[in-house]
Amino acid sequence: MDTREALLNTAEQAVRRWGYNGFSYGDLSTKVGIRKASIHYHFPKKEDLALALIVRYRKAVFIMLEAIATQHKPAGQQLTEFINIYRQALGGCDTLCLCVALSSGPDSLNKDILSEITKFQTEAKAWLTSVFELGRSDITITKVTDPEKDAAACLALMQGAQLVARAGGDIEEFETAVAGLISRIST
Amino acid sequence: MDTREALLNTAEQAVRRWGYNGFSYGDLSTKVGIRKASIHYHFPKKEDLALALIVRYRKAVFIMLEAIATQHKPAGQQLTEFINIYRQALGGCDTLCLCVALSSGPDSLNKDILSEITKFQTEAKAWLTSVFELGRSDITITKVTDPEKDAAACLALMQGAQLVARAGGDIEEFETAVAGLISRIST
DNA sequence: GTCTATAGATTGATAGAC
DNA sequence: GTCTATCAATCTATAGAC
Repeated sequence: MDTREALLNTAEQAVRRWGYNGFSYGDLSTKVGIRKASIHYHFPKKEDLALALIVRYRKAVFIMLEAIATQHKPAGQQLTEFINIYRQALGGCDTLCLCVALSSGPDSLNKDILSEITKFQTEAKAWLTSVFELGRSDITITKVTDPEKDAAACLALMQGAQLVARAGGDIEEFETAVAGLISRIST
Repeated sequence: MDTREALLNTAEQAVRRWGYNGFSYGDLSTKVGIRKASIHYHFPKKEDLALALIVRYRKAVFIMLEAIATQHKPAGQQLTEFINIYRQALGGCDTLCLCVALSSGPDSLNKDILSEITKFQTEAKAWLTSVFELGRSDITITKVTDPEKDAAACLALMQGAQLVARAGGDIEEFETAVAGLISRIST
């Protein structure tokens, strides 16, 4: 397997469980089966690894969102699939969206990583805004007045619902929190 | 001043900025003006400090919520004040609700701290449920169908809005995310 | 209650051989 | 690309004097 890829995969799981400070080159070393020092060949500094992580994550998510958008399904269905992404990202309530996991202590992160997080959120809101606009015209999402605000609220709701469910260790808390949004989707 | 109190105050600010792993006894030592080892007299282990922190925080918040509730204002006004608590907790976009700050990497926290976070969220949702119930009858909050779900969504929204605003470094992102909720409050 | 001194572990990172 | 060896820094925590 590609070592670099394996490092990224292992690191991503760790960050999404324990945050940026919750994994070390020592951990990666054990789990990937490579010496600690060798990791520095692929990622000279830990921040390089974190940056590669968030860039890869952002691109992967937006490939999914692009795929959803280009199928030209009803807006309600697109929103459902968006919620599914966040639901699945929760795993067994032990992983967060990478973006949420890194958002917690941004002061300790460098400028590049922070701007990647911002970029992720900006793109997500733009995508959601289109969905809510469509939902208003194709009438598959109810109570849409300001798509931009709906988009911002939706993204915040997903992130918060993940946090709450994760802390409580119960995915039902995620479901309860998003139930109101889901009820606005008309089939 | 009371040393213990000073330690808690300083630690709380640090945790809300950088998370649980984002502060050390060394930091506290410098900022409070006491030697590192002396902190162990007040809080033998770091987890003892964290536990004291979240307990104190939870109690303080619920004294505020109790105060709001007992004034028997319209539900819409009570909800406004709830939102204000989270808005103010954001500070200049560099502090989170202690609960949000600690929720990010719960696997690294012990059982007691986790259960305090859960308790905080349970109490917050109970308080909010009452407010939405009242809002449905006194008609100061619109579109209330299931107060319990509204409460869960509201709490998640607050936490997520803090995260997004914090990452973006712009309090306007908080405002945009909560605008929809605020618009449901009828004056 | 606070101090000095120190232990013991872990961390991110580097140099240089292969 | 991966290894061994090592470094300097930082961290939580403890022992014992005052």
